[in-house]
Amino acid sequence: MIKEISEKKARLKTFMKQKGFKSTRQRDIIASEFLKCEEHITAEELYKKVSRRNKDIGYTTVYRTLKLLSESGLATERIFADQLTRYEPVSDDEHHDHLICLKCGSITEFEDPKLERLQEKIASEFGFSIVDHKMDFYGYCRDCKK
Amino acid sequence: MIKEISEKKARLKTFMKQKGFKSTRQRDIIASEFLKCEEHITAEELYKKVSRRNKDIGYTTVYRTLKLLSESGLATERIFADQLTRYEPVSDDEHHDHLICLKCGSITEFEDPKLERLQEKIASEFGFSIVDHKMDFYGYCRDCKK
DNA sequence: AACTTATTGAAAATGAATTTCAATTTCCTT
DNA sequence: AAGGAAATTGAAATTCATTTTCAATAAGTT
Repeated sequence: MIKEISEKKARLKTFMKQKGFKSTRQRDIIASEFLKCEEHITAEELYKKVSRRNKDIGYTTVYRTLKLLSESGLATERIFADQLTRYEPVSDDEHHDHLICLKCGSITEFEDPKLERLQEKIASEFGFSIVDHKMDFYGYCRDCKK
Repeated sequence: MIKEISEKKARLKTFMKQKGFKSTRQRDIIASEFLKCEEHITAEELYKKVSRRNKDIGYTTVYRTLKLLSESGLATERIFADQLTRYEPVSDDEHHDHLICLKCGSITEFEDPKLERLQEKIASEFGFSIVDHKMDFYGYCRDCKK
């Protein structure tokens, strides 16, 4: 179970050592900031957060660190309907499914074991083996429905 | 039941008249070519098909006609993992679900009533009302699994 | 400390999507 | 059928996120 940020950062450090990447102040700051926020964040948004306190860190480094986090398995990239790439910290209980409100833009994650099972069943009917999946609902959330 | 291309084209004509759009030779050619191919096509791909026989039709017009078809409800835009916008003719039995092969790139559509029902059920648990949904499986198809 | 290699960040490049604009075409009115 | 307002066209330019380049800097090894 990887729950703690410090644990994730340790995992990142291990990954970097394995791959011969160097650990730097910038990467440390960016990774911390990213792992702190449990939302779907764009490179742009993370850059703004990071640069608030660290004006010397450039957008490119944030972008590259997000790629690094993805490669190390600590983040996943997702593209929603607005064409922007968002990054999300990976948790053990993986959420792949989203309710996206067309009015307020809120993204709610959910997971449903029944859905997962049904997905596997459908895929196997087509002789298809699933590596990953995306399931996004677009509509109106409880508050915006009114 | 809208099955025939001619029926769809009639629908487009009605839509255009309603909206005050003009029907042109270019739009007619592009729409015909689009409705013919029952696949997920990018603006670029459609442009190539169209310009093979009609060298005077530009990319921009193809792009704009696809937007028009989307607005009129005859096409839907979809973005898959490769970040490209693809267009798909809308049929009555709407397919929203895809099996995307990571090796050969083939896109297989499917529909499952059980899945649809489960989706509605899950959404309602969150007080969410669905307008549209995307369900994409990424993995390996029967042929590429080997 | 010296050295090899990776990293940084500004700027440039890329590439798809979108807009601009002058020339052309459509289609409504007479 | 001709005139004229308004939409359309297509090449080129623009936008905007993403990605690459490159010279300067920093990390980590010996």
